[in-house]
Amino acid sequence: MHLQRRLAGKKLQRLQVLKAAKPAVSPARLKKALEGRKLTKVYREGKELRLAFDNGHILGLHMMLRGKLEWMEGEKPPAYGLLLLDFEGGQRLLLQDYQRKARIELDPEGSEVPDALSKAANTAFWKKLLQTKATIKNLLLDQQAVRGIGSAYADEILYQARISPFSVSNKIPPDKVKALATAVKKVLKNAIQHIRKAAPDIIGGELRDFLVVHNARKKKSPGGKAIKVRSTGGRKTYYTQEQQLYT
DNA sequence: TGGCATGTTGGCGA
DNA sequence: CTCGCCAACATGCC
Repeated sequence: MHLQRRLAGKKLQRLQVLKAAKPAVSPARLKKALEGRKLTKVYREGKELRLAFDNGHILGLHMMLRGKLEWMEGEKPPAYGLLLLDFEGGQRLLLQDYQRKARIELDPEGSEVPDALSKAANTAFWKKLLQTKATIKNLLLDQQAVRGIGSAYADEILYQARISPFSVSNKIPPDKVKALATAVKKVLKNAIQHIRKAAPDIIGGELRDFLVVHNARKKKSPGGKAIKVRSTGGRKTYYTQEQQLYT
């Protein structure tokens, strides 16, 4: 990861909680725990970005819907700046979010819920997880069930596995559950690979042009079928008739 | 122009 | 109890 390459081994010289932040942790506690410490590792946990420091403390950042990281330029932080981290070498990492919803945590609790790309999320795990009446897309989005999958990737995964997003989880046959388990890894790994190649320096913002069904501009799936859209739970679901509905 | 967007939470109703 | 749906957040993008 790019942040890891740029920042690992560097000392955090200054931490500023900015005006727009609604901190769950007091700025004083954050400063005390992290200022002057060396950043050892940057990694992802579910939908959180984690920065680990050499004294064992971990800074957890959740971007929510619109949070964004960028390299700070100029002197004055923007109106929606939440957190500014000054590293040795002059690199200034800025977290901003106009919705002010991005979360800043100190030493986030470990979770028993497996990340979608973890070893624990194997076919047996998915078979057990799908023993519920919840519709499959809602289940994929449930961070208490499995971590790291959002609306767009849920649509991509279900297309890849040829399962309708409106299928009842416990009606999906075993061979299809296996296909789902495979699709989860494939879609997420492909996305990481694609983004790495297309935008190796990206630290914020998003890249979605490669999504094959969850894309308002696309009319047809790779199989040439019309992409249908349905609003559900305040969000849009993109799917095609190539996906089998189990009810 | 305006519809739409990698998310979470809590409350309500079926 | 389980599940689905809704609003709130209020800017940037094509």
